Amino acid sequence: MKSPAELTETFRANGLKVTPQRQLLFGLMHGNTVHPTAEALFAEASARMPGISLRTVYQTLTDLASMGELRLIDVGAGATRFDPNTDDHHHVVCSSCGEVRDVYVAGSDRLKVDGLDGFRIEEASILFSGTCVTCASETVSRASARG
Amino acid sequence: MKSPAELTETFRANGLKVTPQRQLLFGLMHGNTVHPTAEALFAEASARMPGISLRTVYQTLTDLASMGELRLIDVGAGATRFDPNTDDHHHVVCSSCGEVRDVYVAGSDRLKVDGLDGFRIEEASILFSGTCVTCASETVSRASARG
DNA sequence: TTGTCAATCTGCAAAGAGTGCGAACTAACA
DNA sequence: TGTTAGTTCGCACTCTTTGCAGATTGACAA
Ligand SMILES: [Mn+2]
Ligand SMILES: [Mn+2]
Ligand SMILES: [Zn+2]
Ligand SMILES: [Zn+2]
Repeated sequence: MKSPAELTETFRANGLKVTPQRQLLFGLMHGNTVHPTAEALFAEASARMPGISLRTVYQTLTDLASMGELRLIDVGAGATRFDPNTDDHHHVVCSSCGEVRDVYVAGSDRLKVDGLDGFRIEEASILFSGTCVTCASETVSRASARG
Repeated sequence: MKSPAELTETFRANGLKVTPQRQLLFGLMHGNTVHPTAEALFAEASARMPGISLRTVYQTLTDLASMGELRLIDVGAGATRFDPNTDDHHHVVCSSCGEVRDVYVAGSDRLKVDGLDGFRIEEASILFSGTCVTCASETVSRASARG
């Protein structure tokens, strides 16, 4: 995702207004690596700008996504995640706490794939799922506590 | 997924009853390759057994899933798909019509993956998306019709 | 065959995640 | 400072899935 300053230019150049709500969200998403949900972002935004609406958060997020500044990530659990990292990358999700992290994969061009005949493929995404280090250690300590 | 006859045994062995509704769903899912949604299955089931409830379809499907007889597939578009194919495989979804097909991938063990440190990985799923042959040709014919 | 009882079925309410809409508001530019 | 197209916000509503509870019925034993 571009910087808030660059986005300001881009928005104006496209006939879109740069409102305080949008500026706030530009700032909250820029460099954000946690892959937040709209609700999570709404909570952060509300702390800084009481009264901002969830509707506006969704609006701005989907606007940014349709401009290619944001990727929508579906980790198959509840809400969509928003990702300002537009590099070619994949994700791993903790099935316990929902944490999402970036995963970079090389060599996917050498995979032997069977079943795509007839399809014009536009995208391939790999989703790893498992247990993050925090959740793993919590499980361990609970087990010890029980004896 | 096991055959309807085998499932009948398994269910009884686990203290679960074998009702007409369940038998019908066993039959509808066995060997089913279309990755139907609960609603789609409900429609098929209703044709053969008027009065069956959507609630029961969901119930039976999630029961089968928790027994490992069915896989739940999330193609990131609306409803969950149910898959009786428990082989190690992946999927491709048509972004136009929603069709889902099986994809077999070999060589994934040789991928160079960066970013999984600290995670205990339990699963990795690859989702391809693109346009199926039917939707591609429809686009072509519409384009020709327009000149 | 009949009785018993836990498991099941169904309908309906409700939750979670978004989206459509329109009245009130405001950034951008003249 | 005025004009106006673009925004914001609240609310109703859709869609998918789950919770609940009363009515029903398989499964097993007598
Ligand atoms: Mn990412
Ligand atoms: Mn499949
Ligand atoms: Zn975790
Ligand atoms: Zn298609």
